[in-house]
Amino acid sequence: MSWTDERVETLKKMWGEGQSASQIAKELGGVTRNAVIGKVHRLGLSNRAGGGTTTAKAAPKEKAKPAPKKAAPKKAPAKAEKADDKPDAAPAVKPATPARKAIIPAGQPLPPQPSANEISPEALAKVSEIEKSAKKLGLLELTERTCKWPIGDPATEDFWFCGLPVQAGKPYCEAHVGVAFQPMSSRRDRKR
DNA sequence: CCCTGATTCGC
DNA sequence: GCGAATCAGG
Repeated sequence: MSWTDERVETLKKMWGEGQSASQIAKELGGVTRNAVIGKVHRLGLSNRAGGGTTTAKAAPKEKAKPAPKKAAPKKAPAKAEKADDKPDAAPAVKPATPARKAIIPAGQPLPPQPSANEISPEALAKVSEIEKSAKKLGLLELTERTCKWPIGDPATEDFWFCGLPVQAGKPYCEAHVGVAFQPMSSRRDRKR
């Protein structure tokens, strides 16, 4: 498969929408997420335009490619070259006068814009949603990477654990993390 | 283990 | 230009 105009367009679109590389790859078909990421970089739209949202890591600092343990036949860089030495820093802070290029054509379907949150009803809805497809794992079935969100009444037989795959080191799946970690709320109106 | 994107480098 | 292999992290 080659990167036809259409495919590139789809890539741009999806990437712009915040889709993950793997999802894009899956959508396009015939390419791996690596290919997608590689293309993204080549296209120069590595960061999700806007203001550096999402994963803003990958600090362009010196890439420490430390001692290849094994003779590393593949990698033979040893490029100790860096004539131009700038104090680094390169603070890409507030774009005072950016307006470089405004994305978002016209009818963009609302980019995911997380902001204040107080148990979004969506989160709850999401939970109900996923609970239907929960694996209903028993306590013994739980592993490090299964959602440990309890469902049902522990005092009855109708009790099980979500069991869906968790994503990062979290104890719950994406959906449950949403409702589990509530920033702050209940504190409020404890009026008396 | 699952996933994410980032980078490198042979092709 | 391409993307697998690798890296780095949640």
